[in-house]
Amino acid sequence: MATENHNIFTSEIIDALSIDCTIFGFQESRLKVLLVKHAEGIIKNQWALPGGWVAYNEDIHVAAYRLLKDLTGVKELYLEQLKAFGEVDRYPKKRVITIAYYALTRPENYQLIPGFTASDARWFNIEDIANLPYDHGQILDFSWRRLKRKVKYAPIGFNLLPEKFTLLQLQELYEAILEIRLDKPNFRRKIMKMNLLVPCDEKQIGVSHRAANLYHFDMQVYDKLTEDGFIFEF
Amino acid sequence: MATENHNIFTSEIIDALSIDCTIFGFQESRLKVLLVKHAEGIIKNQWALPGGWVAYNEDIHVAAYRLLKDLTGVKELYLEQLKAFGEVDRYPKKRVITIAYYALTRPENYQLIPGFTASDARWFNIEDIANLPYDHGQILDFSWRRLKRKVKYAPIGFNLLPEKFTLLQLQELYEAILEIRLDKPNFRRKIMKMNLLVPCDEKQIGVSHRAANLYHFDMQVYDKLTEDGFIFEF
DNA sequence: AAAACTTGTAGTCATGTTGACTATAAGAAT
DNA sequence: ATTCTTATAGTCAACATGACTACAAGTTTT
Repeated sequence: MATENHNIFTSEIIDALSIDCTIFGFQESRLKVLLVKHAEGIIKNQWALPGGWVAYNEDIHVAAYRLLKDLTGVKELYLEQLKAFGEVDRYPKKRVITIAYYALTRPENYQLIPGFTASDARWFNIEDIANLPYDHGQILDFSWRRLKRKVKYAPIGFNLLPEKFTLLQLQELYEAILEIRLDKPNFRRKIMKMNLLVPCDEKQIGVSHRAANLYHFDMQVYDKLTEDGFIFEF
Repeated sequence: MATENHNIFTSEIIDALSIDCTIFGFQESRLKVLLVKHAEGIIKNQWALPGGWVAYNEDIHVAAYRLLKDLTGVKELYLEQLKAFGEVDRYPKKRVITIAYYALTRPENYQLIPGFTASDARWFNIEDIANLPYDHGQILDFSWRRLKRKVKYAPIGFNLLPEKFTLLQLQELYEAILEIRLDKPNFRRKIMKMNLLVPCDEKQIGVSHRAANLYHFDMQVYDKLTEDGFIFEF
């Protein structure tokens, strides 16, 4: 088996297995993805999905959390496994199968702290991302497709919004994820019928037009919908 | 790293990585799953999901095909990866992460040929399956949940039917997968509106009642629906 | 041969959902 | 005061849905 120097848990990792993660965020009505600049290794100074090696005695889901925290400083997020990517030549020099995750978080809640083997961490507009190393482009595509599908039958998109938000923000979130345009009155009608949103007794502040009502989730309905699934077709 | 004897590609496999597969079939209006009886190893003589080790120079998808063919004799099927299961203690004695696949096939098209490390291979009614070893019960649950979700937005369920089939067979397939009952006329109306089915100029034979029309897929529409996705809500 | 039985297939109807659109409200900026 | 922007309410025709009824085309029973 080919070997190579890597400085994380050198003696303890599962040599042929890594984790890579697509972290989605939503800011200024755009869908964003968090990339890290590698500080060392084969792709030093290139932007790539955050990832790393799984320790021998570590649950893979735990490993994904650990890597994200160490590389980017992001701690609280919705994290879900996508699938394993295992083409023979996906990684140079040796055989490495990677388990891909995707995560949803709120960029404004965190200060990015590049750490470990990352010299920088930044949010990119998803449409601007090109030329990722290895098969990270493929992983990103797969992640986005999964997100597009998932927001239609689970209320997970809400993990990307601040706690209190307007209906337009919610609509723009769907528009950004699905790359479509929606009719405002119809969107309102549809989303309100689900009883998922509860109006706060608060309005937007600091906007130069009529202030919109702020809403938050009814967590009971949220949990129920998450469990039962629902269909949100446009 | 803990070691152990296994007699498949002993020197060439990725030690910590295996593949397990849930193969679905549909027979006598019931949803079935193919299990194999292990001929050796830790769970000798127990029924379990077919699976095995990935070779060092083998694409994981190719490995899944190979294992299914070797263990069960089943060659042509729809095969899709689910995800990796990687709890630390899921496998005794050493750390093994498994990549789970699920497959759809037509039981009547194949003779089961247990081979390799399997002494027997048989179709089981999915509701009758209990006490699978390792975390195979969890993998089976996950597979079924994925199948339930997937048949609602892709025409994949059709991989389980014979080439020519009646509308009732199709309806019973949905009923078996989703564990629901459907109204016959309404089901017809809905499925026919999709233009997915083309009537063969043939009727059922050998039935003791009015013979139903046989249908097959319009492969063009089938491919288009597979690509675009659709919603089949009941 | 007629009646009873089983499954297939067509159609009805009230209700609900959808998409496209109009209208008005509530502010801020000019 | 007028204009601009976004919020929010409501209308309407077209379509989809779920619950049924009715009838057709065969087999089996009597």
